[in-house]
Amino acid sequence: MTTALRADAQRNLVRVLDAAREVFAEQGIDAPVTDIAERAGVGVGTIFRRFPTKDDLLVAVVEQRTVQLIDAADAALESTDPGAALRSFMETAAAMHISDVCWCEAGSDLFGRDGIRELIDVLVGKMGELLTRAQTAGQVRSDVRALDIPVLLMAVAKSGLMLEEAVPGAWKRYLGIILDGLRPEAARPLPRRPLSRREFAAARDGQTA
Amino acid sequence: MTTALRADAQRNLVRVLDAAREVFAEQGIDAPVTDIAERAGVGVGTIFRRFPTKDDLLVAVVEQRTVQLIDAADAALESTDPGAALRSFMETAAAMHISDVCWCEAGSDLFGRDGIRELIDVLVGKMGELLTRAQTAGQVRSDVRALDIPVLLMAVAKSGLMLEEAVPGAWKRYLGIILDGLRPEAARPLPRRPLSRREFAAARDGQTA
DNA sequence: CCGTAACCGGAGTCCTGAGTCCGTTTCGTG
DNA sequence: CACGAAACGGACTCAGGACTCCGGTTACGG
Repeated sequence: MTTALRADAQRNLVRVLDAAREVFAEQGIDAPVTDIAERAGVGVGTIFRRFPTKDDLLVAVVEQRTVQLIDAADAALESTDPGAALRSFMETAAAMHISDVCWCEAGSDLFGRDGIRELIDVLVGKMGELLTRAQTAGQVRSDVRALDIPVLLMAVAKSGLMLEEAVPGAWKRYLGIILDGLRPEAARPLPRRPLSRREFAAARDGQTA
Repeated sequence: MTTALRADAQRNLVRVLDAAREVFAEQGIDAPVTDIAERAGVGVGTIFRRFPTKDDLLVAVVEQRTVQLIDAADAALESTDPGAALRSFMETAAAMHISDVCWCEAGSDLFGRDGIRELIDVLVGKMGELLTRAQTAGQVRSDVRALDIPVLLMAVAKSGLMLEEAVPGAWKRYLGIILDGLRPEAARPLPRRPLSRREFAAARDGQTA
């Protein structure tokens, strides 16, 4: 069992991943594998040899994107202004969401996968840190929780995507409204208790409880 | 050219529409037509005779749902408390969105269709009336516009749907945050000018400008 | 009660897209 | 350079789902 890939195989692997990232980002999860093969300048056989299933390819791509989001959170954690840090992270993250149709279409089938599940948890942890700091600085209402952040980002992204082609950047307006909804002085208590860790995990993994 | 349907045909038409509404609401736009035929207790031929295309069936179903939303808006317009009217309409409308996967998956391919486009305009008009009243009463910030309401509802619905199976009703929490974002005293001006009528129409109809 | 036109059901067709297979080509080592 | 192993490509197979077609059935006017 050799672990080193032949030079051409290595080259093609990179090409395939790049092409998959682009095509899935543009066309979404239902993009046909042949499109990816074509963009990579490769036969479909080459793709399926490395990724036995289209789904495996999707997992690889989504993993990459999750890591990018984690990096963005880390970058925001460098900031010394906690309120601005959270806001700028959410803007960056939303932009990343919007530029990746596939990410916005992903559900428990992907987010619950073995390699990804753990990355999501790391990401949510960083979001929680950003949030807590902003709350401690009195910049954000205290009744929101870390688990609310990914949901709100998805809300901006999924609705923003409907407009994006016709009105690029429109999502920033709606992120603005949501950020205003996170201000410290709440008009009235939120109508539902926060998501528990268990509930979030169930949604992420596609279970019913 | 007879306009009156035979009795059994009429009966089946109703069954088909009911089944389609249910199946599309549960499974979304990609539900196979055979599922609808089965639920209606009818052969697929019977469906395609009345609706030459699955798409035609979808249009009929989405039209119905749009009318229901218009009715909900009308009901809210009866209220004497403008702020509560807008809030309760948004809650009702969001619940209707959430209970209909197909509606949440619909895009310009459906919303831009001839019969539906006009209904959407009527609906947005009513939303505008609810909003204006709430703004006049000083209950809602003045820089939001009628066209923002459907977008925000879609934001709640699309993100809420991700959670709905595992955590029913979670969407209410996020609607709450958004409603707080609509309070009169804005923290900072919204980062993007409102959607123009032209921009909204382009997004609704799937054009690029 | 009969005749016929409208209607019904679902097996069959066609198409799209995932995943396989194998003859051909390329890499890299002796 | 030669040769075996690894990798390649894309025609092929297979499954699922939209839509068709026609032999059988049902409604309803006379």
